[in-house]
Amino acid sequence: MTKGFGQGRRLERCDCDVIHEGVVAAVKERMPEEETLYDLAELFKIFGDSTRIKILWALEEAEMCVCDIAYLLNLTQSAVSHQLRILKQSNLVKSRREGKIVYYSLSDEHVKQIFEQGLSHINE
Amino acid sequence: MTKGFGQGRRLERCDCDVIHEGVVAAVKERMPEEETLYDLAELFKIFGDSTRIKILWALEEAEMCVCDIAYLLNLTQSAVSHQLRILKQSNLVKSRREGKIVYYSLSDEHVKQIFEQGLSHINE
DNA sequence: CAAATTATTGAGCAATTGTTCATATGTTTT
DNA sequence: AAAACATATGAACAATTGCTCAATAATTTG
Repeated sequence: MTKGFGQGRRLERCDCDVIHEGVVAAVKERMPEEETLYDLAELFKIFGDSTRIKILWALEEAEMCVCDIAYLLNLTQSAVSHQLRILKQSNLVKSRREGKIVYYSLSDEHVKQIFEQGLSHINE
Repeated sequence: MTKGFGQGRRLERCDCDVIHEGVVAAVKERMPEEETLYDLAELFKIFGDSTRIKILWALEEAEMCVCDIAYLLNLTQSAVSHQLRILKQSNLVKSRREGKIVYYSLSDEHVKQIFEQGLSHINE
């Protein structure tokens, strides 16, 4: 009952026999939409860079301008600006201008909780 | 009080004046260790790929063998195996062998919560 | 208006990454 | 022992990524 079912249902990509049809079918049923999982991966991709993590963590403490962040993290202002653009596009950060200076701050309260959960894993 | 302090404290990487010394100093005080943030980024890097997200999500539903996963997600067995190795190295997944077959399952209960938080952000 | 300051943007480059293909390993079956 | 099966692994390749450098934009100051 685990292998050799003769309906030609096998996909080309899977170069082995399906072992547990029932389990696979049940899991498939409960999987979220492809797009949802893709979006989730895209979000974590943003968190998957230590520069961006640092920026987000810093902005959790206080609103800062680009130059503050660059100084704090020992990065060029250009590098910070590039990363802030990415963070802004992901709605993780928002900005307001005051004269020459642009202040950035967090725009999402989930970030801290996600970080805490991540730390929980790291600390076993 | 915001600029022009004359102590030569500026780092070379930061190609502009520090604007808000007090804020930067306070934030610096409260920042976690460099290594902690690096590890956190490394963890999220793992989540930052839709194949791995799918595998983890699937394993949240049921223990499965490599071939099951490959079939479920329409991937080659090799691709799945490579990703499982990465997930195992990060202690996100564990395996047990039963004859020819290797069964994989989640080894961390934080994963689901991290995913839920991520989805909360996506759904604003 | 010109100079200075803060921030943004685009091109280019080295480094990293995910997949494929071929091969190897471990186990069971004949 | 040989064949078959499930999985693992290494090399190679295209694609992506994060930074630097140079140039540009936006604003204030002299």
